[in-house]
Amino acid sequence: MTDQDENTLIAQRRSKLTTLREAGNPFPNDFRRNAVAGELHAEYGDKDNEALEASPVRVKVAGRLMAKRVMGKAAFAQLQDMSGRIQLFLQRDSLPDGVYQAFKGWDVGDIIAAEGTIFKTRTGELSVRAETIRMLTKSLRPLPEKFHGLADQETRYRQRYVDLIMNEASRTTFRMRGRIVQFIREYLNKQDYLEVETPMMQAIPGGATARPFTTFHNALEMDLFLRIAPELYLKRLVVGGYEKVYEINRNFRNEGLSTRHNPEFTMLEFYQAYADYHDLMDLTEDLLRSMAQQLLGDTTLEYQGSRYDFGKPFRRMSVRDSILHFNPDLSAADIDDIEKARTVADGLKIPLKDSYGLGKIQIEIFEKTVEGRLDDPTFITAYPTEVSPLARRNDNDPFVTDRFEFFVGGRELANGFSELNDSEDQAERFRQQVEDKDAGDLEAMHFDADYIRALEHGMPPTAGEGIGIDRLVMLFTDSPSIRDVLLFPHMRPE
RNA sequence: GGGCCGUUAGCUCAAUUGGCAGAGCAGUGGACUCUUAAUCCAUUGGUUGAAGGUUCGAUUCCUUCACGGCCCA
Repeated sequence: MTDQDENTLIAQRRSKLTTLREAGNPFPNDFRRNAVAGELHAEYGDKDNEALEASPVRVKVAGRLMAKRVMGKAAFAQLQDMSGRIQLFLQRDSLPDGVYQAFKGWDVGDIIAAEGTIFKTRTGELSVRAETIRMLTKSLRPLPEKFHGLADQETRYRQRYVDLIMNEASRTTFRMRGRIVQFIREYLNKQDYLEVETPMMQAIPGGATARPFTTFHNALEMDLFLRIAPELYLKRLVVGGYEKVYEINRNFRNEGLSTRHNPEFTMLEFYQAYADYHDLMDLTEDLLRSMAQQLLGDTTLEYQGSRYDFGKPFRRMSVRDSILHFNPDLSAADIDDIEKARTVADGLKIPLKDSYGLGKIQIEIFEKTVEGRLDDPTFITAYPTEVSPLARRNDNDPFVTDRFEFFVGGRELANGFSELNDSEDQAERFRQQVEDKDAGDLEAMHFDADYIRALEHGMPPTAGEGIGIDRLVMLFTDSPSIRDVLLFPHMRPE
């Protein structure tokens, strides 16, 4: 912060602070409140003034001064705390000498405390008739204009504290984010899942195809990678005997920013032994349905003008079928043969590499022509083995895996599969990934020998899944950008 | 990375063909003992994102850059 954003408004407040300093410590921390606005409204909002005056209730409240309406010898003020707002009614002659005069010099934005009794004004607004008020923290910077609030997107992201002070919608979004995460924890804990934490700094970044951030450990003199996924560690825990585990934490991927991508994002990953991908689709469906019901009070939710129904069974369709469904001009023969599939991809102006096999080409066609059109909640299944190096092959068709991704509103929200627990197949898949990496694929996986060693001890048949928390929160809060659901989204320096 | 749009007072926004940079809120001073964006009177406040160019004169036109938004890859 430079001196350049100092201005006369700040200077005036600084000078007020100086005056406060001369009168004593202007940052006291000896006030203890015994009520918050939301509880007062909940408890006394229904009562009329006669009832309130008949048995006076004394309260101590504190918060940010958000509005000040002075009318001669009486004034109203709005106090905002974590639970909402409560009005204060101040009368010069009901306050200690000089206090009212001091109050008139306080600014919107100051943190103040008040003690008094609850009553209702003539217009019926629940208020505190203040008998004492105190300044707890002087605010030096003016808040945005009271009516329009803070509208500038950039400032809302860069100075989230101002956004949170000014915008109730923003406060609601992040409260909902907390409730969603809490709901997931309760849901999984109830089913005997164990919450665990696995390394965020990894010697071998694994569990996804993505470019990692690198860092350096001085004492060990070695490169480390911020994890792109916790997957391989969580499955080591399944080998170890924790048959139901989950982790909710940050992943880091060194790629571009968009309304759907932030370099660090939050992922739920969970693994369950003696289950397959069908079980997880069922679980996902139930989880989202009950989450919507409990947190939104409805199994239908609105996102950016469209309605999505989580109440009815989610559609399930294979990658191959979905391509044919959304491309009626294509026949099975067009996408089952690599040369023909290449021709189709060329026609769609999809850039292909020579190394791409049929599975990769199919996925490119899928992403280009299908993904964005999967509006209603849909599970897409049977992903090609070529693009699913950690997933179990389908027993009847080894070209594909027992894997699904979940889409709603054209966006991928989850990815799950029956886990590959054949260590020899896994080793072979890693070798293929290393070949791709050597051929220049920056996102291809490393060979993780310790993970193979773990599998060689035997991992029970298992299914696992990842759910993108940020995108889920976007959906549940009708937020158009991932930045709206990240308290401090990544921004270029000012 | 490409295209389009934006950046003006602390905030929200105006500014005619290129001709004195404005309003509301906030602030400051005053009036006012039930307000709700309180009201009324008066009033302060600007490196128009940055640098350069064209011009007698640039918020306005041109170039480059920075940051952001939306769309595309």
